Amino acid sequence: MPELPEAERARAQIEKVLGREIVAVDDRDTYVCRPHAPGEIADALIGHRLTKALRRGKFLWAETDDGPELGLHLGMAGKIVIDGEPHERWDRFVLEFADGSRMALHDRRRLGRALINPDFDHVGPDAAIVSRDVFRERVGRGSMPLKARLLDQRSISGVGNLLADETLWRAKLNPRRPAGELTTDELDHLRRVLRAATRDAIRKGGVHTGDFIKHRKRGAPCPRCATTVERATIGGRTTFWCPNCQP
DNA sequence: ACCTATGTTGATAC
DNA sequence: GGTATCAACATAGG
Repeated sequence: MPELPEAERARAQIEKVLGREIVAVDDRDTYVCRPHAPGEIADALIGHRLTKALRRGKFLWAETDDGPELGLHLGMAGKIVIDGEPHERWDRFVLEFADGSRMALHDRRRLGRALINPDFDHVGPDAAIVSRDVFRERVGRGSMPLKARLLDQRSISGVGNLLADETLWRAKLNPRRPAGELTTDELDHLRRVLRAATRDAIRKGGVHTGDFIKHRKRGAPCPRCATTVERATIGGRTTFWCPNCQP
C-alpha cells in the first residue's frame, strides 16, 4: 500500500542487489510490463548489473552498467522482495542473479509497473526534498482543491491519500481550499508539515503501519478537539478532515 | 453479499 | 490548457 515512505523502503531493498549479474528475468506479465512484449526486458537486462537505485516520489528506477535503466512502480499493493519465497501468482516481475539471489515485484493487485528506460518528465519534484520556492510555485496555484493538488504527482510527487489527509490535518488546512488561494505563509507551513509527516512515516515504516493517522474512519473523533470528522470525496479520493480544526 | 480501497494512466467531457 | 470523472487492474476487508 505504497506512498513515498514505502517507495523509499523499496528503493533501499533494491540497493541490496546492486552489482550482481542478472542471469534471468521473468517479464511475462504483459500488463505489468507494458508496453513491452514478453522477453524484451529480459533481452535488455540479462548480462548487466544494477548499479544504482533511485527514487522520485513513488517512482523507482535503477541504473545499469552500460545497459538501459529499469523503471519500477509499486502501484497500490506492490512490494520489492529479495530472496523471498517465490510466488507464481503474485510475483509480477522477477530478476534472478548469478549468485542465486532473486528480486521480485510482489503485487496482488497487479497495478505495479516494470519497464525499460522509463520517462519521468511528467513527475514533479520529490515531496520530501522540494525547495520552498518550488513548492510555493507548484502547489500554490490553480483552482483545484488543495488536497487534489497534493495528490497530483505532476505538481509534487510522493504524496498519497493517507499522507495527504494526515498532512492537512497536522497543518490545520481544509482539503477543499482552492490551492491557488493559499497565502505564502500557509504554503511554507504546509511544506514544513509535509516534510515532517513524511519523515515520521518513513521512520514508522510506512503510512499504513500502526497509528499513522487515527481518525480516518466514519464518525471518528478528531484526536485534537474530539469533533466528529467529516468525510467526502475530494480529488477522486476518500477524504477525512476535522471541520473544527481545519476550517 | 455488497461496498470500499492505498495508485497511475489514458480516454473523454466541460 | 486546466479541471473533472471514469474505467482498468485483482484482491482483501469491513
